[in-house]
Amino acid sequence: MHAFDVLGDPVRRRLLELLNDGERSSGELTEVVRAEFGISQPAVSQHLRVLRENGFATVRKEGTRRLYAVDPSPLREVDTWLRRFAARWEPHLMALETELARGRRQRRASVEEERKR
Amino acid sequence: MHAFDVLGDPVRRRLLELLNDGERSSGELTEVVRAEFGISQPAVSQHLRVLRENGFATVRKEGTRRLYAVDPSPLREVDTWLRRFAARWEPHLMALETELARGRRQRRASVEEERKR
DNA sequence: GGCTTATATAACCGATAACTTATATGGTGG
DNA sequence: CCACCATATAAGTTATCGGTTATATAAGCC
Repeated sequence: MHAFDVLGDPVRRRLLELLNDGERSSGELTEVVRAEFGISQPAVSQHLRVLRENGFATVRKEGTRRLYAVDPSPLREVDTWLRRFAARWEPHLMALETELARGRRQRRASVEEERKR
Repeated sequence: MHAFDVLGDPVRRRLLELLNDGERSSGELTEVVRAEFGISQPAVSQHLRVLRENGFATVRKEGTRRLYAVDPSPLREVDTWLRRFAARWEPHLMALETELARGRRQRRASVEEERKR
């Protein structure tokens, strides 16, 4: 399943949003999502499985609970794909990059200056 | 249909990549995608329709051809959603912003300096 | 050990997405 | 006007996804 398919589902997007604030137990996540989407516990569990199996989330056992956390790797991939188009809504991005380069150059120069003394 | 659903399909993603290099006719797009995915002309046409109807592409008639182009708005939305997570794979982004601010400050200072002389 | 609680899995089902083939639309050139 | 392109739409089929209920697993507690 491709990353974009995983993100296609609103429940899964919501789960990721929740996890973005930090680790949550399956139970807590289920609670919230059940209230918002009116779906069953197994339904949520299955969505969590999809997130796990596609690398969007990691799990950690703590007693009887399972604590989920975001794994950003696939999101990064999606972002990488998207960036091809970024110039279309952020035409100043190129300017920003040259700006950054300039900053680095200047800093390097200062450090060099410091060393010489 | 949500933006992420639209991007869930590999053919549609490919079409957007092609359009990212500039306007293309339906025929040109069909040609490429047919070769790469082995699907029929109507299949491609239907994908183009999805892109149109969800605001990812605009069309312009030119004679008997239809020229497609990227409309970035929905891609921007997707990017906006993604950015919530960006700190997880670009922990330097915050640093980058302060960097930028510093750059601006310095440039302003230089201009000021110049003015004084 | 047996009961309870947290979570996952299994099995099934209905909706829908993404093809296919066949056909319509509509501009162009003889 | 007619035949021919380029493109879109229609209708039908199939696979898959996301839900349900029922059940398994496994830790914690008395």
